[in-house]
Amino acid sequence: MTISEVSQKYNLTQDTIRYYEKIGLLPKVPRSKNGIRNFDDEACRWIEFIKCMRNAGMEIEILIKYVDLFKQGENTVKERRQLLEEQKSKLLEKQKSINETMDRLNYKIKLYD
Amino acid sequence: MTISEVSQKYNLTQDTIRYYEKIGLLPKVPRSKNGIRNFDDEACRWIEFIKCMRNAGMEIEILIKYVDLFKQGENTVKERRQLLEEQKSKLLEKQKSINETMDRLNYKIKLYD
DNA sequence: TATTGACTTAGAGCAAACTCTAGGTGTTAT
DNA sequence: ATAACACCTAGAGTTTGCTCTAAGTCAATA
Repeated sequence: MTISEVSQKYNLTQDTIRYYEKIGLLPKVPRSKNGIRNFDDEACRWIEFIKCMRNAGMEIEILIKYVDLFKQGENTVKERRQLLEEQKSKLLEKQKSINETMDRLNYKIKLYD
Repeated sequence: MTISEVSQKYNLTQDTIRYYEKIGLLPKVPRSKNGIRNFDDEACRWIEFIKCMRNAGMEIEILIKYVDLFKQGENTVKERRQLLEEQKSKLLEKQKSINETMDRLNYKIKLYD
């Protein structure tokens, strides 16, 4: 797949995708001989994963670290698992914040009726 | 209450509190004769409200608009209500995103076991 | 009385995450 | 063959939301 196809499929700009690769968030997108990116299934799965994590507000720096550990191979499995656990508890915190805000919003909206 | 007390109570820096007032996020903090802020109950409730909304990721610009409508008085009640409804649906979206990411994280963590 | 400390302001600086610009290459359509 | 188009890069610019700096006022304390 070309970058424009991937861009449409995942609703990310081409600039964003190139940026993600440049900073090491996206590992090894294969290229055709003339240097043009040719996204295979693995590259697409990475994009989907990153998009999902970013949608939940996970920091790019953390994701870069995860990708980095992944690149280092099997001996980083434990570290990767821990990273994900940490992010999970951050997400739980975020959920809590949002729930509080939800309650408050619902209360306020009720008052306006 | 002085700004340092409010800062401690709500765990916001003094700079942030002053910034919020400067940009119109925080309405009318009363001042003593020499110009020093003297937070009353209403100012504190605003701070708490803003902090709660910001914790959930609500944009400052939106909150400024809300405060602005509030300042304009009772004839903006309908508009304020609508603004809150809009933010509520944004929060619902965010909850959905986070839930998706949660599922994915849990799945991945399970794989690492 | 002098200095310490809490407050004030305007405005500059900073970090994160893009987003845009300029200039270049390579393939395809007329 | 020349123009159009999709791609490429490096690097500058933008937005959001603070955070810091410099310079000043005022009250209290050594």
